[in-house]
Amino acid sequence: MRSLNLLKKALKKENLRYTKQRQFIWDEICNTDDHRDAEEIYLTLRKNGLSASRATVYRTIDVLVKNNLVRKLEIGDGTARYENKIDTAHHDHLICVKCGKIEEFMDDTIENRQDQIVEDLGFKMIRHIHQLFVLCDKCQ
Amino acid sequence: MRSLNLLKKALKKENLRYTKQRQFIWDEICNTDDHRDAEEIYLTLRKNGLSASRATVYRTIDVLVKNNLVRKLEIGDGTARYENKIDTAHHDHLICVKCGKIEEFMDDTIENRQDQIVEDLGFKMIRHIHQLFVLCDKCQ
DNA sequence: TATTTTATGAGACTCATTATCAGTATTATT
DNA sequence: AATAATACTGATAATGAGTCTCATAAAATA
Repeated sequence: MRSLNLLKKALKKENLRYTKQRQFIWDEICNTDDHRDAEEIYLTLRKNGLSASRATVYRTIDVLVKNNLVRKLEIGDGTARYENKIDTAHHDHLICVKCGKIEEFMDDTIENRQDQIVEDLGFKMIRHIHQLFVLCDKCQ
Repeated sequence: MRSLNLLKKALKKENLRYTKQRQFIWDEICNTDDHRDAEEIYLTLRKNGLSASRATVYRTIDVLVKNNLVRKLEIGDGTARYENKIDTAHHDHLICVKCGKIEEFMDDTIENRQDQIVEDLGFKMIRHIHQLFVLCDKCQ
């Protein structure tokens, strides 16, 4: 199973132990393509009888984010969302300011221009955030 | 003085009173082109003997942001920064992940593509965030 | 000036996230 | 396998940016 190997590899790389809590959390994040916050992930685990403490959820997510298995998404409402990055190409986000729905977009022209801007300044790109806050079709 | 009129106009529009605290805060934000957080603005006022409480700083900034006099910038470190929007054209930000320096960029091609993406989906753009996290020239 | 309305400031409060630390599980060593 | 060493977990305390409350102060209105 792909995701299991990825988790074990990341833990090994970080000199961390493989535990069932960490597996539960990773599985739960892989289970959907949603953009959920730590509390939602914590409550879902709990509901399914696979509990891990809130602290462990946060700690594990940190490791997953650091190792590129999970993407952290901050849309400015004070709560971070997380989505798994397995088999998903890079993308940015459209967020409906009314219903909160989050969609994804990706545009090569934008990506290229971004890279060019950074290069022209003699900087080195580390990562980027690009969020379009919109009224979606259903909310207009 | 341009900024004074703008403040009074915004307050009038919002049915709010013109007070010296609000003037102090607005002046302080106009004084620099920095990207400062509320605490820095509060402490600077205090140091200059023009005190306004933290609560008033936050409340006033909200009004200024709502009325397009100030731009709120969230770079994901849990603290919002503010910059005045007077006489400054729209721009997005480059943030050095090492030294924290914030620079500005603007690219018409990117702006146009963004608009197109939103339009193609039948959405309506409200605002956007575009941040390039980099290692700046001095930090490499 | 008297009255009504709104703003201010001090500090309590919120809430997501992080830190602490005793107890437990895992891994390494004998 | 037993033991020692180390890392992990969970409960809860702490943190910190931002918001709320409410008594007092300032501004608008009569």
